[in-house]
Amino acid sequence: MTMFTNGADDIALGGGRRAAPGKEGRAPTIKDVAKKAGVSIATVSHVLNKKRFVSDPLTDRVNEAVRELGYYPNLPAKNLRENKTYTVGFVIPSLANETIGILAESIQKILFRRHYNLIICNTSYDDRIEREALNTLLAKKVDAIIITPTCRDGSQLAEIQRMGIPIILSDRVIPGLPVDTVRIDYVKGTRDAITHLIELGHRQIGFIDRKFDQSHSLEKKVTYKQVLEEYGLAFDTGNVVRAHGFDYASGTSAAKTLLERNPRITALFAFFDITAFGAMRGLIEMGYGVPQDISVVGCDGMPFTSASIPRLTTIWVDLKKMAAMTSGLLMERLEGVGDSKTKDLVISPRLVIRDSTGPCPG
Amino acid sequence: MTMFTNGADDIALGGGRRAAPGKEGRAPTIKDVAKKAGVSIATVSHVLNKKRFVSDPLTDRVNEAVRELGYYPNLPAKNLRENKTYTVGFVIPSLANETIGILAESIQKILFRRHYNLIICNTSYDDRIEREALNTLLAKKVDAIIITPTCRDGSQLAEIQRMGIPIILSDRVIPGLPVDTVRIDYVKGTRDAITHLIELGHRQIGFIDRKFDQSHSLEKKVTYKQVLEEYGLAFDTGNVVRAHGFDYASGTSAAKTLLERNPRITALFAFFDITAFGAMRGLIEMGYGVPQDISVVGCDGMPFTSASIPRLTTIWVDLKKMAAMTSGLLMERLEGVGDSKTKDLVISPRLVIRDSTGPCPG
DNA sequence: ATGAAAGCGCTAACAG
DNA sequence: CTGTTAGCGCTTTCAT
Repeated sequence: MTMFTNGADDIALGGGRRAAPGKEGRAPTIKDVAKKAGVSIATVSHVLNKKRFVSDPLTDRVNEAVRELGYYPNLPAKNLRENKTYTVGFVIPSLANETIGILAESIQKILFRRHYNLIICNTSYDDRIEREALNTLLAKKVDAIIITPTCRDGSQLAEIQRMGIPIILSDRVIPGLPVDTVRIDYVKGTRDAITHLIELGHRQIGFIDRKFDQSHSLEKKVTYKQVLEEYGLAFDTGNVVRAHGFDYASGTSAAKTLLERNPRITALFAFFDITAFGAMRGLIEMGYGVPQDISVVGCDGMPFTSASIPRLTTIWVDLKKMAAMTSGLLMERLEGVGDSKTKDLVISPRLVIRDSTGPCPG
Repeated sequence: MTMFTNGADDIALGGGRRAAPGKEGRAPTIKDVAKKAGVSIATVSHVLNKKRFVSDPLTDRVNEAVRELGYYPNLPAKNLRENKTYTVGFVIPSLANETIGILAESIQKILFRRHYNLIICNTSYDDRIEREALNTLLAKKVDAIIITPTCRDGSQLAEIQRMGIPIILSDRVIPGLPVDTVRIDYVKGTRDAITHLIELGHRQIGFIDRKFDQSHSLEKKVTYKQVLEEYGLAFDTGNVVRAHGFDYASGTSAAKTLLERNPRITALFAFFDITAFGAMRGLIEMGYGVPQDISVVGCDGMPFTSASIPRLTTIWVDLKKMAAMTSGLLMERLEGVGDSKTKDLVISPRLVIRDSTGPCPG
């Protein structure tokens, strides 16, 4: 464990001091320090990294020179030499939502303490951009990658993995791809939610599906159907509609479509909190009351679900915990501790019942 | 303009191919390519970067070798040599909110097209962490920094600027610090909002202030007071309260405090949409109707303001435009075009009147 | 206990 | 037109 890795806490700029007086502008290098202290660059390196013993007098002279010059190491150079960048790539569809923001922030904060930085890439749900982002990260020599992939074919990810770069799939599973995963148990979540609605007396339950299938949305849809059937209720494809996006408006129009198609619907399940909020708005605009006429359940547990009017019943996920698990697994891979078997970490979400669900009317 | 800078579009991994057969695991280097193609490394470099003419036969052999080895350049090495990292630091208090998420995403996407990457650091509104983050970014040799600072004293930022690293202040101003800024005209925004409330007949207008002062919140408070006085209304410090945080709950308790203190209040202005949402919830819980009894105005224009119930009247900011301006200014600084005078770019927000504000009752 | 020197992978003079 | 070579700033043998 070197001290002077990418250590945020180890670096201190000479407050207010200017760079080496000799060469204006240029940041001081280890060479400048060596010259000023009258020692070799090897010695400077060793006092900074504490990798071998250096006598007190020399140590003092080096530290003095470092202070006077306001020297701090050039990490890219160091990293080139050590073949490690202390940088990890974080690839996601979009940062424009509280949930992913919280996850990203939490992971960043944990990794920062371990001297790692995060390069974030948004793919906008676009395979091509995702591919480019991964190529760039590879070329930047990131030490690892965390990804919520959009692609359904895992060949590029497998390739990266084969190159020896740790990859963690976040909130997504790619069938047949043996790669570390941190995911949410949506089967449990959806089961709890649909059961909750059925026990409230609802029989016609609408399902707002994702624009296009992916592991997690498929899990939700299959479970929805299964729970329905377990209760002897018919699965009606007319009660399922795909939102055409990931924003509020898509939820609004999806809800309207669903209720125009089948006005007997008394409850709605949305794959995403944002979609659920949009759906509530659609219902209100149609003159329905939530939850008096129609109940709504979302998924994710965005902070706003506890402040909205009405507060949203949702499948809540502990994002801080998810971030901790992801970072923990990542550190294991990065430091090479722990066994090397592919890990599949799953988080159990919790149905939080609030004001948007109520008994079936009539 | 080199082609093979950090060019996402220029890099292609040899789909499915493994690394150099000779040295298992190790990624192929320019040397491997040179050997395989039977040319010098300079030639390889030149066909990749198109910096000098290379004959067709050699070009073909190089490209062939690149394909066969699945070679792509080691950017850190390249960057060390060129003294440029194609990386910019993005320092913010928190990523856990739709607004900043949208801004971050938009900036990232624009910069990515120009082959730059973003390292994001969250400071949690903590001066010390912010300082550490900046030191790390400096050591990582980022080409520039975009920051929404928490610190009120600009000495470290001034120091960085003096080192020749472009800095852009986002949504904040530090008095006396001559540094590029992209900010929002909160004076206009607040003026529009308070005027709107007064013209609706409101006379007792509560103001939910930020936990601690900063350029933008000060602007809002001062303008609030000023508009009040312009209309001959008394500024009452009892109608101002500081939220104790940046989440929904802080808004809720702030609203309750305000109304317990002065039940004659019929309108509320919150410095932040999130706070406004929290406040609405507080009012509902106290039995008030929004906007029948009390009107609420927020600030930021989070997407959710157009989907919430009731939809929130807010001071809306065009974040995409803000991202474009920020990235544009950044690119100017990075490429050294445009004049070098310190720029102060300001965005004019727009009051969007929706359902959370209405005429003063009674 | 310390220094000299060889690279990490790449670009850019400098030579032909 | 192409190759040789000297670094970028740093760590780490290998000597002494």
